[in-house]
Amino acid sequence: MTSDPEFKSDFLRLMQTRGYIHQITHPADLDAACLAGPIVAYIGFDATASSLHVGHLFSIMTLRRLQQSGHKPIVLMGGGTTKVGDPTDKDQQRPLLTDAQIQGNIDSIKTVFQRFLTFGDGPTDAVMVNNAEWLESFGYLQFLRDYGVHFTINRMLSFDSVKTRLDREQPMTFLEFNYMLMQSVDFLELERRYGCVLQMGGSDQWGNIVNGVELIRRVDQKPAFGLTTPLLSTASGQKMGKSVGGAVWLNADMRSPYDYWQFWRNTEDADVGRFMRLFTDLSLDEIARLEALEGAQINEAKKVLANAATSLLHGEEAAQAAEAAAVAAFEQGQLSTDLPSFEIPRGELEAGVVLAALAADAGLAASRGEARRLAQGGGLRVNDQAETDANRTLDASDLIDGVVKLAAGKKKIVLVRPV
RNA sequence: GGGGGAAUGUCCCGAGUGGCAAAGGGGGCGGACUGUAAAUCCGCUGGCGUACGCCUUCGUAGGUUCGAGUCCUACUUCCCCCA
Repeated sequence: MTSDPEFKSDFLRLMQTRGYIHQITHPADLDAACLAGPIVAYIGFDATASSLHVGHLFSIMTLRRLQQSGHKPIVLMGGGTTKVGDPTDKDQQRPLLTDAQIQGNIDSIKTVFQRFLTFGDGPTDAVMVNNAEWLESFGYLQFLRDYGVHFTINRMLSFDSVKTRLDREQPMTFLEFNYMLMQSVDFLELERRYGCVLQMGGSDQWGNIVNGVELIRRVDQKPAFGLTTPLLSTASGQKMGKSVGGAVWLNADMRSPYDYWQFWRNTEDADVGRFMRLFTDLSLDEIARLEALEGAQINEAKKVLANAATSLLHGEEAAQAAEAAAVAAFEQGQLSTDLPSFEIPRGELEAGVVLAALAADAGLAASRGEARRLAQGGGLRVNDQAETDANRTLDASDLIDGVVKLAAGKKKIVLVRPV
């Protein structure tokens, strides 16, 4: 929408050249504000799961770019709003989470941000805030009188998040209908507490963000801006975030650095350059050189991408270990101790384990039945030998160098280790 | 307030004469081909069991029937028409 190429501020220039911008509410004014000095901007994250996934990485990187250009990022954890549930992009009401679940999720999510942002008390240091701080203390009447007056139902009904739900003939509760009010109040609250002037988010958040911008301009007569990032999908049109092995979680205990590295390594050719611009700090010159590679050579670029992206999240050491494991497994056909492993009591293995059960337990299949089907289709391998009979039992005689190598397909590999 | 329609495999869309674990897509997973890519082709896609099999599924709750996604009743939500 905004393709204004004449940005003068470092921040918007950086955002534009690396492909982060979809829409901006008042581009020229925002540009001027960024030029005038450090601004404060925020993105909200809901605490519906115990880890963020690759889809959120887009937003996290946006905050990183903000800080890199000398501005102050706020990470807003939706401790309060999660209790309501964002109806955007959902055709059904989400199950309501308990306080304890929400707090647990927040604690777990927190750790990831520290890898991408520098937190502290300095003028451009990042801060993390929980909107439960203010949302929980509102009385119903007070909330309605202070903020309800500034929203018309007519307007609210016209927003996509509401419209799609109605179009799909799905119920939308009053609770969810209030979500956009709460998000607007968040922005206002951050403006008052931290002088925050910009809210960013995915393009699906446009409606919610615009509401907040208007609320601030109306109530406090202060400038406020919104910026959205494009919807992230792969070049072949698929929604990004899922891959071999399910959702790409950012927390290491839910998705190993090895798997994370693999996720980036498996990027489609056409996406390599774009992803490097978005998800790594590689220089634009370097990226231009790498994405120009053709044919099989582009695999080198994919490795650079995987290393850079994994380094950001899990550290350089983990990235190198993942690469080494991958090179050993794929290019040399060797085992590496860095491959994901699954531990099994030694006695159990010596007594004999049914392959289907082991494959399911080790996470290669969702159930024994699935493991059987996988085997029948020729996708299950034991020590690199395709095994069509998932009912056979494995025992100590299957150990090679102390482990059994199980693989589902070419990319999901687990070393079964007796302990 | 009255009348008519709709809800299906817990990822999505969507067929379904009373015998159905339920057509067909999409998506996902696996195989072949390749470069750990894309495109294409093939297979699989509720759980448990080695297996004849057992269990759980068609908005919710009851009922009729040897047997119900399919018929009846009530309820929930949505759409359309009349007031």
